[in-house]
Amino acid sequence: MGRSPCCDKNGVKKGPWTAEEDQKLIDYIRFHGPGNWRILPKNAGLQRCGKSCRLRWTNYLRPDIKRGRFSFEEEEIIIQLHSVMGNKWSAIAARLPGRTDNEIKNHWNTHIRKRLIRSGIDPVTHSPRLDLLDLSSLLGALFNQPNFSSVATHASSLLNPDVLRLASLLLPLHNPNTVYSSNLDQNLQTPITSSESSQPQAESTTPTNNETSSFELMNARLDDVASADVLPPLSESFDLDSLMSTPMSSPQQDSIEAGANSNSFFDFGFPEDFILDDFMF
DNA sequence: AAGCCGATCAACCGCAATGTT
DNA sequence: CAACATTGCGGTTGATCGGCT
Repeated sequence: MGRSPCCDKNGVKKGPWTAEEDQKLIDYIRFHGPGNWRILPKNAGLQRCGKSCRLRWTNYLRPDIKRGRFSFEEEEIIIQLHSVMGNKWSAIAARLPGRTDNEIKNHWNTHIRKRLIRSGIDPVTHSPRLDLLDLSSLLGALFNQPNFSSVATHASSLLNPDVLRLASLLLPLHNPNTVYSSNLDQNLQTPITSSESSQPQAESTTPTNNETSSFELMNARLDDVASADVLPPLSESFDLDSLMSTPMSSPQQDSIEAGANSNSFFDFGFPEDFILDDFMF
C-alpha cells in the first residue's frame, strides 16, 4: 500500500501562519468543530493542507492550551512520566492538562534534558551517567581497604555486579602503579601492579599508548578472570558500550522500559547489614 | 553597527496505526 | 480482505531572537 500524500502540493502554503489564517481556522472550527481535516482548509478558505491545519489547531490555537513557562511541578511530572514512558510525548501530554505533546517535547529537548545531563543523570535511562563517574576514584579506595573482603561484599550489594567487576578490571589499566593485590581477596586474582613489585606483571601493567590496545587488553582480562569467586560473572546482557557513552536518544524507544531496567547499574537500596562507617576512611 | 552563534519553538516530514469503503 | 483515506505520533528542520564579540 503506497503512502498517500497528505495534501496536494500545488497551491498549498507552508511556513508560519498569519493572524488572518489563524482567525479563519478558529472561526471555522468554532462553527463546525474540529475534524475532517482533509476538507477543512478548502471549506475554511485556507491555502493550507489539512495536516497543517490540524497541527496549528492542536498545538497552538486550541482554547484549552496553557501558554507560558513550565512550572517546577510540571517539569517534575514530565521527568517522572518520561522515566516510565520514554519519548511517548502524547501519553505524557495526556497527563498534563493544557500542554501539548509538541510543547513538552520541545521543553524536554531544550531545558529538561540539558538540566539532567548537567546533574549527571542520563536523560534516556534516568540513571547516573557512568561515563561521568570516575570509577577508579570511587572504587580504588575500596580496593585498598585492609578488610577488602567485607568491603567487597558491601560493594557488591551496592553496585550492579557488572559494574563492580568491570571496575576491578579497569583499575590496573587506569593506574598501572597502584598496588591492589596485597589488599585484595586472592580470589580476585588481580595482579600486583606496583613498580616495586618483585613479580613482573607484563600483562596488566603494560603502558598503552592508545585506546584500542587498552580495550583489547581489557577484553582479554574479561576472559582471564572469569572464574573469580568474589564477584559474579558478567551477565550475558552486559553491554560495555553502554558504559562508555550515552547516545542522545535511542532508536529503540519501544524497549525503553527494558532498557531502563537493564541500565540500572546503580542500586541505591542499602542492605540491612550495611554500615556506612565501613566506607569512611 | 554588523556579524556570528546558540537557544528556542512553531511547523514540517515521514511513518505507523486505525478507520472506511 | 485489499485498497485507500485519515489521524496521530515522534523526529527533525528552519525562522527568529537575543546575547556576545
